[in-house]
Order: sequence, then structure tokens, then C-alpha cells
Amino acid sequence: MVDQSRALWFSEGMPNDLDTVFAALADPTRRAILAMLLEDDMAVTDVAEPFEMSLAAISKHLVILTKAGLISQEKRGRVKWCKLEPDALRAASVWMQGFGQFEPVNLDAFERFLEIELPATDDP
Amino acid sequence: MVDQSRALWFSEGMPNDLDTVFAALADPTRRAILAMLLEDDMAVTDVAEPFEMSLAAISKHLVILTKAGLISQEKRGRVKWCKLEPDALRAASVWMQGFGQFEPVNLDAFERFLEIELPATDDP
DNA sequence: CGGATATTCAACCAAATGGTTGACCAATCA
DNA sequence: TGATTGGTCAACCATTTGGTTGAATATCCG
Repeated sequence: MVDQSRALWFSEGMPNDLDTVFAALADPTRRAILAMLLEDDMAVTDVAEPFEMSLAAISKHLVILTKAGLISQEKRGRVKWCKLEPDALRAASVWMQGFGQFEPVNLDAFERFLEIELPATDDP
Repeated sequence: MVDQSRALWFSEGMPNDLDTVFAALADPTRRAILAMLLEDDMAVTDVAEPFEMSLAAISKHLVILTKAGLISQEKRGRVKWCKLEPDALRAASVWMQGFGQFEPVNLDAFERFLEIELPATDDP
């Protein structure tokens, strides 16, 4: 027999912020933005530059990332700077590890993952 | 200056299966189902029982979880058994850890997390 | 001041999402 | 056989999502 309370605590009540975080991560454009911000803080226009969609669309994506707590935005002068806030991933990461019980993953693994997924952009 | 290739490898090309996994995790009902399956394999009807939605709705959620690879379904007789497939979380977990660079998370942390999030279901 | 730059707002649109209901199919049981 | 149980399918609906365009709002620069 299964503990049904598990179903309730997770599906009821206030909008779990895991909803927001996972939903934010479900879009490849937003994950790409996060990957870019991993290297440096960026202005909105610069974030938008490599993408083929409008600035307004990117602006919306940034709002979603901000609401999820995954980035913060600070306006200095007329430019708005975007900063990665990796702590927002902690709860989600903990949640996932609870299932996977993976061995601790290190940065090397992440780099390998990037290499595998990366199409040949070094020789354009 | 920022490496824009990072934006492209992530947003272009075939539908990244991180899309599917994160989208699957973004719904609280589906996370609840996964949590239930953490304890035991279950038949579809039993999965549906604690929820207030129709069986058909749950059936759809299970399809989504299956497509994401997060569960597998095997039909024995007239009942279809659902089994957690935690390996599907690995890629997503690696992706997230690349950002957070969290200290290794252990099961204790997960248990604490469950306790915190759990409303008082012990005294109904 | 006036023009350019940075960003958001508002209205709109197509497609995807999450749910419903009722019919349907398969397997079991009496 | 016939009724019941387990589960999906199909059609439908409301809402959300991800994008567009064009106008609006600041801010900086000469």
C-alpha cells in the first residue's frame, strides 16, 4: 500500500515554486540565456543579440526567469543588467537528486555534457 | 564579450529532451505521481486514486511522464503498471548542477525538504 | 533641445496545455 | 455468456504560452 499523503502535499496548496522553476527551465531559449549568463552578467540587448527572435520576446523570457528567481535584473542608467542567481536551482536540484540518488556531479561532468551537446560551432 | 555559440547549441536543432523532462516536472500533479512511484510500482487506477481529477486526465499525465522517460509502463493482464525510471533525471540533474555547483546533496537533505513542504497530513 | 538607444507595454495571434465527458476496447469473473 | 473492471480514445473547452508588431517610456549624448 502506498502513502497517498505524498500526492496531496505536492499537488495542493499555494503554487509551488518548483512549478515556476521547472517551467522556466523547460524552454530551450531560457536555458540558453542561463548558459550565457553563466559566463558574465549581461544587458538585455546583449542577451537578445544571438537569438533570432524579437527583443520583446527575449524581454518576456527574462521576466519569466526573474519570477522563477533564476536571474535578477538591476537597472543602471538606461540599461538593465541580468545576473544569474543559481541558488534558485537548489530546491529543484535537491528534489531531483532525491529521485536519482546520483553520485555527486562535478563540473567536469557538466563540461563533458556541454561538449557532447555542442554542434561544431568552432569551425563556422 | 560573451560566447554566443552557447546560445545557439541550446536553442537550435532537434527538440532537446531536456525540454521534455523539465516540462514534465513543471506540473505538480506529475511530480506527485513521481513521488508516489518512488515508494512502489503502481497500477494506473491506484495512481489516480488520491487525485481529484478524472482517470483520463491522470492517464494523460502518465503518457507525458512516459514520453519524458521518467516512468515506464508495462501492461500485465488488464492492469498497466507504472515504474519510476530515475535515470531520465540524470541529464537534467547534471545540467542544473553545472549552474549551482552545489555541494553534493544527500538523501538527508531530501528528507528534510519533504518534511518542510509536507502540510500536516498526520492529523487530518 | 532633439535624436538615438534601451527596454517595456499592449494588443493580437497560433499553438500547446490541462482538464472534462462519453464512447470504446480488453481482460476478468461469476 | 454477460456484467464488471482497467484503461484509452476522441471531441471538446478554457487558459496559458511563446511569439509578433507598433507605440510608449526612459535615459543618454551632442
